[in-house]
Amino acid sequence: MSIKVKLDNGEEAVYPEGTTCYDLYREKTADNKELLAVLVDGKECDLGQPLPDKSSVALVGFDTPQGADIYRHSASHVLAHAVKRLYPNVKLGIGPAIENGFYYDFEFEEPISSDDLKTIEKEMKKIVKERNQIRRREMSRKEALELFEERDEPYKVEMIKELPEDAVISCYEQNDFIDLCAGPHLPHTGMVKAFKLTSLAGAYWRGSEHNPMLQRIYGTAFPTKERLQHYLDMLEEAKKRDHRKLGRELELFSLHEEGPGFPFLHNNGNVIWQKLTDFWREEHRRAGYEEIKTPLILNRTLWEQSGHWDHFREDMYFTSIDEQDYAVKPMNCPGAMLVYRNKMHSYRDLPRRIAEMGIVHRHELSGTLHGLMRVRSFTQDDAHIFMLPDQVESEVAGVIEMMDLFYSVFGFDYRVELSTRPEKAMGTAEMWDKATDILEKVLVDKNIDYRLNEGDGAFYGPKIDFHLEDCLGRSWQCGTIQLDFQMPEKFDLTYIGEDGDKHRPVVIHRVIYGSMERLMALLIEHYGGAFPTWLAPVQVTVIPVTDRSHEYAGEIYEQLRNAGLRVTIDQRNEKVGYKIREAQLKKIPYMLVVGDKEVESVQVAVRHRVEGDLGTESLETLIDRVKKEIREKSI
RNA sequence: GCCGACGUAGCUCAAUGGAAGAGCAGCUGAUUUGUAAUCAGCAGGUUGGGGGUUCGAGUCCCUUCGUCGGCUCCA
Repeated sequence: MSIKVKLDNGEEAVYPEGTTCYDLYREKTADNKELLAVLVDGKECDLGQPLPDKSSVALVGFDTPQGADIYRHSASHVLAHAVKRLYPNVKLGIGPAIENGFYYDFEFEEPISSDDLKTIEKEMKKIVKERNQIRRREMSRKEALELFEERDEPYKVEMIKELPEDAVISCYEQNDFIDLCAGPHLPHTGMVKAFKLTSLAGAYWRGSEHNPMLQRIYGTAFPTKERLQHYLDMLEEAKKRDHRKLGRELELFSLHEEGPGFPFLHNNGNVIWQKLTDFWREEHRRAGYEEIKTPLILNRTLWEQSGHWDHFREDMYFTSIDEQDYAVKPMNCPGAMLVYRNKMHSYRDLPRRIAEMGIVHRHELSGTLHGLMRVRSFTQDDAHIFMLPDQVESEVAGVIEMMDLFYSVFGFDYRVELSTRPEKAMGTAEMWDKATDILEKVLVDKNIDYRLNEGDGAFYGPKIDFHLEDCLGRSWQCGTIQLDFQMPEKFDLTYIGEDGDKHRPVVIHRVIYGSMERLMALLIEHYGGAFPTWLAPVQVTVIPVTDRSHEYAGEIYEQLRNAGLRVTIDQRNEKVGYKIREAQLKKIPYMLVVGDKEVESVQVAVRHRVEGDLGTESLETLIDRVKKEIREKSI
């Protein structure tokens, strides 16, 4: 008798009856060293079990979608195993695979420090050497509870109790270690070839600050030492793009103890800022926006009316003027509401798109501050669109298109999220559902992939968020479109409809850059400090070879300035190589070397920061080239 | 805010509890230089702040501020 199985490459294979998963696995690993696991009908098979007839079998390598996760998940078990051996009384939390690695949460009797990671790594290596078979065990809820109660694992017990009624409860066992886990896993611990524990951090149990804080050990694992090293090298390389480092080196901005979370923008950074806002104004004008500016400090009554007093107070700064309470604005919306309400509106006036580069202050928790990415004072490229209910879809769609236009110019990849009603929310469930449905419909109609973020909306409405990644792959929210049926009520906003009656407009709040500060940080990291010419603080630098050519170099410099370019001249008493090195480090796009030859031929020798020596050409040609690059915003 | 770590010259980093140093940057001078670092000299510090232990503290302890990595939160 024989059985038929279908392999994931479409092949059908015939095996003698009684062939086990492990037999199949061994046969396949003979010609595929990186093979990690065998899945039968989408589930990991118990290795000793015979293959069922007519099953479909998937061979999982490290580079398949599940592969890395299985591999790193097993690595996290090896970590937990090692920790349990070294600290028998440690309580286990959870230990999943994550992008590029894994972590495991523990409650230690005495907190460990990062020095202890080395000892733990050593113990992990032992466990790998032991090649412990990893076995799956399914059990009843009662058995599982008894097992983990006996082993004194309160967090595991809590998890089991909260598993759904019909859940299959499985554990994975390797030697003297056992963990509650859905799996799947590698066949044995010896397969975890190359790993490294990378950091130690605190993490609240189940992510809630009301729960105890556990210690989380982060690590990463790869199938070979080379790939691990390659990854670690990449991380090192990525750190060179860190905007905090480049911001200092390129004199873009600075941060000071005197104002934690309140960044200082220097001239170079400010040039970039100005160019970003110029571009922004031009596109908003084109898209039919008006632009306003509202005060930083406004009376308490306004914040009570807007709901911020009740919903956002802990994040706000306060002051008092003439014995009255005032607040520094944490958002621009109430100001925009007052502007709208300042006159009567006809339905013919709508949509009214009111933009504002608004500076807001928020008292963020000290531990969350992060360079320019997360600050306490930032400028939002805000806009509020006041519209008729039936204009919502097209306006949201218009904003999404604008979002894509801006991000494309910078060459950003982005991820979209839809966030729904939070716990602390204003308004009825019906209103929320209606608003959420509209946003969802636009995303679906535009065929945009998005992730649902339950309960993550603003207190006044659901939102679509746009996320960008920093140099280390951490994701930051930039653009957001927030639908709001609340503010119009709170501020009693109206328009006169076709029927001559007063009606309620709908409002969307939206930002595209998000905050200028965060955008700057992301751009710095995205370009590694080498800004495209249209944004570069200095676009061209003139490098005279000797002081014989200073006069000619000075003329070149003046002509470039007159052409509207941002240009410097390096007349220091240094060698050409030295000046070029410095210009390269400053990441100036164009270097013009002028010596006796150029004076003679009335030309410039052009060097590009990436392409190197481009040879000589006339200044006019060079200016045309640079201007074209600026006009086209070439990356 | 919470957990862990770290704060020494503008920057990157040294210094068993026993005389605060180096490289780069800066300044001065020499050198007139051709596509990523010319040479020499000079100057640069209440070792984040405050308190304590000690004959003696950059080093050990407490406290405070800031920064970093996370958690939570969020543009």
